Amino acid sequence: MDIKKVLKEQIQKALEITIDQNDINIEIPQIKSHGDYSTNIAMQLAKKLKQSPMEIANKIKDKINDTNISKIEVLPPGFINFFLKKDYLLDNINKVLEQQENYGRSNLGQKEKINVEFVSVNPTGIIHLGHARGACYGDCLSRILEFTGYLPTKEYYINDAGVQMDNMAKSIKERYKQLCNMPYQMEENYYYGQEIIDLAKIIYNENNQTYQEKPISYFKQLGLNYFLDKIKEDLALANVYFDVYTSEQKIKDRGLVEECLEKLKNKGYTYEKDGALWLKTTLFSDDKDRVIIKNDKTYTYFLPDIAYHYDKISRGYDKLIDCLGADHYGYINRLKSSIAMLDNDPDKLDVKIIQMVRAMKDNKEYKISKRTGNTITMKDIINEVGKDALRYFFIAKSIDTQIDFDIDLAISKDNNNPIYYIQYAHARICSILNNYQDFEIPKNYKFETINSVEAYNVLEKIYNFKETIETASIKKQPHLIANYVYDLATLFHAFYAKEKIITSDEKYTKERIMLIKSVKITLANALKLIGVDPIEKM
RNA sequence: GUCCUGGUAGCUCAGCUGGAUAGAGCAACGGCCUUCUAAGCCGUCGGUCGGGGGUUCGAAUCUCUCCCAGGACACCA
Repeated sequence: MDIKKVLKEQIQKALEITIDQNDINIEIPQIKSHGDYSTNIAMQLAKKLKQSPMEIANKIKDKINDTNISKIEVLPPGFINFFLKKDYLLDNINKVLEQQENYGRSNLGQKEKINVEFVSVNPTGIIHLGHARGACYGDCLSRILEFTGYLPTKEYYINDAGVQMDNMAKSIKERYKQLCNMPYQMEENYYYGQEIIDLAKIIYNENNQTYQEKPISYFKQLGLNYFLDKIKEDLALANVYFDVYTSEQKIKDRGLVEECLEKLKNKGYTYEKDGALWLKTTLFSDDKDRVIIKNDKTYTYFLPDIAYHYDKISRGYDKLIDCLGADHYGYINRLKSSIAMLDNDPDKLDVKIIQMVRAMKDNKEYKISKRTGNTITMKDIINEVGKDALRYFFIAKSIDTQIDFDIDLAISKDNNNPIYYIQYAHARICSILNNYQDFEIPKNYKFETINSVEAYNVLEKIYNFKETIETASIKKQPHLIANYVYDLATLFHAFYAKEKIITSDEKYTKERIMLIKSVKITLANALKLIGVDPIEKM
C-alpha cells in the first residue's frame, strides 16, 4: 500500500474542483507533532477558489474518511496534517523480511537503457585521488539506476590515440635509455611520475639492453597495456568495475571519425578559416565555433569525441550520462551541439560535473599532477583507510561542492568518518542476532508489542527507503543515500539504547528480532548502493 | 569581461521543484556501562542561512544586484 497515493486520492475526491493528483503535494513534516504527512493544497487553491485557506482545509478535512487515518488536523495558515494508524509500518516489516535484498527495488526506470561513462582516465599513469571522486560517483549512480529499474551500462573511454600517449611512450623510452646508461633527454611536456620510471625498470629487467632499437609505437603499446591494467587493478580496490571499455583508436580504425566528418560537412555545418576546419556549434548551444581539424591537418580532441558520442547513441542507449570534472565544464555545449548536428536529441546527453578535489597538506594545497609526478594515488589512500571510508567520504557530499581532502587527517584513520558509525549499527544487529536462536520467520505476522517512539522512528525510516532511492535516482544524487544510511543508523542506535531486544518474553523478543532484521536488510541494501560492505563485527 | 559551482553554527556539510520553531557530525561542556558491542545513548552551548532590493499569505529555497572563493573561456587533451 502506498500511503501517499491513498491520501492524494482522498484529497482529490474531497475537492469541489477537479485537479491532477500530481499537483497535490504531500510531504513528511519536519516536526513530528505535525503528523505523519502534510499537505499545503488548501493554501495553493485559496486564490483559485476565492476562499480562505483555513476554510478550504476544514472542508477537505470533513470529507476525508479513510481507515488508515487516525486523525486529521488543520493548522493555520492552512496546513492539513494527517496522523496515520501505525499498522502499515508494522506490516512493512513483513514486506522487508520477505523481499530481502530486493526490498526497495523499483521499476521507475522502465528498463530504459542508460550509458554511464565515468573515470576515463588517460592510460598514461595511474589513478590518483582526484579521479577517485568521479569513480565513486559514477559507480554509485549506476548501482542506483539499476536498483530503480534502469538498465545502466558502465563505460570507460580509453583515450589511447592522442598526443598524450606519444608523450608517455617517449617518456618511457627515455627512462629506459637512462637505465641502459645511454644519453637521454626528458622534455618539458613528458611524464615525470614514478610509475613511468617503474615501468622502464620492468622493461629493463626483462629485456636488458635489447629494446634500444624498438620504435616509439612499441613503447606506446607497452605503456598502454601496463597502465590500463594498473588502472583496472586500482579501480577494483575501490570496488569499481566497468561493463564496456571503448578505445578511441578503435573508433578511429572503424572509420567513424571520417563518417561523422562527412556527415557534418554534407549538412553544411563546417567551414574553413585560417587553414583550419571549423564546426558551426554556435548554431546550437555553443558560444563560439570550434576547430575540428587544425591547420596542420590533424584532428583536435573534439572530433573523435563527436564520433565517440555518435557511436554511443548508435549502440541504442536512451540516455547518455558523462561524468566529467569541473575543468571540463566548457565542453558540454559543444558536445550537445554536435549531437544535435548528427540528428539526435541533445537532451539525450546529461553531463554531470563533479567539482574538484583539492588535496591539502599542512593547510596548503598539494597540487596533484600526473605529468609532474606530484601524485597521491587512490591506492595509497585505500591502503590507509580502506575502500569503505574512501567511498563514503566521497559519496556523502554532493558533487556540486568542492572537497578539501586533508591528507594527514585521512591517513590518521580518524573516527570522524561516519562510515564507522554506520557499520557499527550493522555490526551491533549482527551481534544481537548471534545471541538468539534463529527461528523461522512467520508470514504476514501481526505485531502486537512494538510501541515505542524510537521503534516507530526506525520503522518510518525503513518505510521511506524506496522513496529516498527513487529521489536519488531521479536527481542523480547518491549522497541522498549516504544521508539516509546515516539517519537510519542514528535511529537504530537510539532504539537500541532505549529497548532491550532479547528478554525472557518470547513474543516480545521475536517481534524485536524481526524488527532489527528488517533494519539490517535495509541498511545492507542501502550500503550496497553506495558500494560499502556491511560488516558483521567491529 | 562572459559562463558554471559554492558561500548555512568555531570547523566539515545536509536542507534548495517555496512551507510551520533552519538540521547533523566534529569541537566545547554535563550526564549514562554488574544487563544484547560505550566505535554508543541522552542533554547543554552555538545561526541577522555572504550583503542588499523584489515576488509571495509565507523565502535558506524563486528573482535582480553586489561581494568573496574555486573552476572554465586554445588550431591542449
